[in-house]
Amino acid sequence: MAPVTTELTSGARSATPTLDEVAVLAGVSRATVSRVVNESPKVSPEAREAVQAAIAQLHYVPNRMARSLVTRRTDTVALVLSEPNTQVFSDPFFASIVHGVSAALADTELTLVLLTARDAREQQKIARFARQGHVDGVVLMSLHSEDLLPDVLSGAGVPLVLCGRPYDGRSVAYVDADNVGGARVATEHLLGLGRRRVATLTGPTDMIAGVDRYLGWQRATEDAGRAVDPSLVAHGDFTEAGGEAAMARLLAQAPDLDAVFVASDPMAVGALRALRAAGRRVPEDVAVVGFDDAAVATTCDPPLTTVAQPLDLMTGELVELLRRQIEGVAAPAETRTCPTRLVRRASA
Amino acid sequence: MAPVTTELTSGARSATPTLDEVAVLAGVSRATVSRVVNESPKVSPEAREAVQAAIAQLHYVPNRMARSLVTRRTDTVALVLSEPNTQVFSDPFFASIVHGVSAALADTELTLVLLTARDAREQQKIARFARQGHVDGVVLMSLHSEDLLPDVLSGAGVPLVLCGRPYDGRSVAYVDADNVGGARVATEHLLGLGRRRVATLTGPTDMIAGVDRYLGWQRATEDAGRAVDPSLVAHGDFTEAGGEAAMARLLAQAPDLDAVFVASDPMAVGALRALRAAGRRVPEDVAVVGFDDAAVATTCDPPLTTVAQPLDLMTGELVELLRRQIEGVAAPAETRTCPTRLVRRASA
DNA sequence: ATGAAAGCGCTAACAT
DNA sequence: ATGTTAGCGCTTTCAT
Repeated sequence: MAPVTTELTSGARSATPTLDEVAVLAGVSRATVSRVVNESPKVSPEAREAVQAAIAQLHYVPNRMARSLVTRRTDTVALVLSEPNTQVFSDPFFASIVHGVSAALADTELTLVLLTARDAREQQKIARFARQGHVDGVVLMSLHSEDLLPDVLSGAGVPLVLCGRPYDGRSVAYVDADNVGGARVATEHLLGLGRRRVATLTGPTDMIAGVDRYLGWQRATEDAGRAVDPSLVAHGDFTEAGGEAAMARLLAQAPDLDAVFVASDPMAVGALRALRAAGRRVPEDVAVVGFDDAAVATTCDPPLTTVAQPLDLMTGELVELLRRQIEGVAAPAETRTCPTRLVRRASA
Repeated sequence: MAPVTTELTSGARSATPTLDEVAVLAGVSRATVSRVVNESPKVSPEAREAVQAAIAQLHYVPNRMARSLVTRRTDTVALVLSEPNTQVFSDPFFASIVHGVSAALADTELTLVLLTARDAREQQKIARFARQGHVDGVVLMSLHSEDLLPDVLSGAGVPLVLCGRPYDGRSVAYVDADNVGGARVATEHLLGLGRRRVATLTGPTDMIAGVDRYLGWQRATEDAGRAVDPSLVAHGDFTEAGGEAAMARLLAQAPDLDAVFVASDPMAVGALRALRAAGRRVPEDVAVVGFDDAAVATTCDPPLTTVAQPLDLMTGELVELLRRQIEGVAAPAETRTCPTRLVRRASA
């Protein structure tokens, strides 16, 4: 409202100077100013200097809307978190991803914006936001299977990379940790320790990470010639409290278990507590391996043996794939599955 | 790259249809389509219907860059977190603010984007982003005193509201909890319990919330005619571990303390641990009141008496003040100090 | 109620 | 190396 009418007579400055004003002050044409701003080499030193002086004097800042309108780029990418649960925000894994993506983007001309979609309405808003050309691309953390955003976005032709393999087998670019492999290695490690009854404490079945980690345990178990005993499995929700409860159930189901692969480290911390409450020693009676989502491995007692995810690698790949898509040089639906590794600590 | 050349002959559709294409299909002028899109009442029902059909058929989505270029609005506001410490992201207080602001914006046409500035470079990037007109306004959480972003942004004329009172007395719109008042009430409560030696465990001195909460304790102490004994004060860093350590120091300094006001609830949880370790009973030996930043009051033992902040009110005011500034109808540097209240639980 | 026309500030051929 | 010109897709007077 209240438009500030500024007379552009000689010497007068508008609040938001334009290319033309810079051009006039520098005594060159708009095109030359544009070239200077965009660091074109085809500008004489004198012209460049005059323009830069004028820019400084006028506090000129290019209008990105105008630029985007013609270049078709915004130099902005979005990291969208599609998750109804509010407190995911304080999830350290999420925080790490944000940090990593943000760091990977720091040296580039790209700006990262964070968008959250807690319900269908916010998802629509974000879809519009992206489709209307506000961002060049999207990194999507969509954790649950029923999410529509991946479809909407990829359907609208918005460059898109998922963080985490999509639940269904849809054709879309994604980066994920090798959850199956990690769970398998963890289980094999436990078996290699000579443990006879290796249980698992899994994550929610509507999250692909939970499913994959269960799958890894299952395969390792089968490959070792052991039966996949349902009483060796209990479901948690990736939280510490959930892990504690699930561990208690597991002990009730299979009192003779002597090892457990826990599909996330907050759950493992809870499991440790339940084990202690039940009078089991770790690792003497029960060996424990967790999956490092929240980096709490060293803060618990005993320190947790975990499967580590290469977060830097993952966020780097995320950005890499997205940039390729934005440039238009990506193969369709490129994917990366990043290797995990076992970090041994006192618990196993 | 690889521009998709689409022939716009009859029946052909471009990937991203424009107003004109809709107009042609609907048999009206661009202006009419624009009116329909912007819900102008001055359109005949027939025209409106024809246009809507064409929009649906073409999957038309307005180009916001083009629109912004003329309207000077983006319908986007940023919540920027200016904080070098990465893990602030997993701070529940921050998460609550994000959630509240986002909720307050959900019923509006405004979209919220989250920006983080960990160092001077990222701050510059954000300043550019805002100045170039990517957002209509900014809510800034700038926690430390040496931050330059408030100056840069307000200096550039970007509508700005701070979450948290600025450290210096600069003239800028802000919303804050009544930290001084809350700390005072907490301390008075402790004194009212008949406690003789009411200590405080403060936050960092470069955060205004820390300073204010100390001030509240100090004033309540003075008003009660007690001396402000330095041995009754220890500095923490708002974290649980910091609180535990500081509480231990406090007990060493003033073994006779019988109450403590802790300037943040994660610190209070740590303090509880230190007290237990020292063999003090809560609240029999030492009464404890915390300040609710992270909503952990009920998860500790005993449940924490806390000063509660009205988060919904605060985030609502934040959005309200920002909108007013964007509309241009705000008084300069409006501020809101939101009332806090004491919530009694078993610890005091 | 509708259309024609004039930009918003910028980039990108195309001239020179 | 520099200027001229023609838009990018949209909103918004101003006529009609």
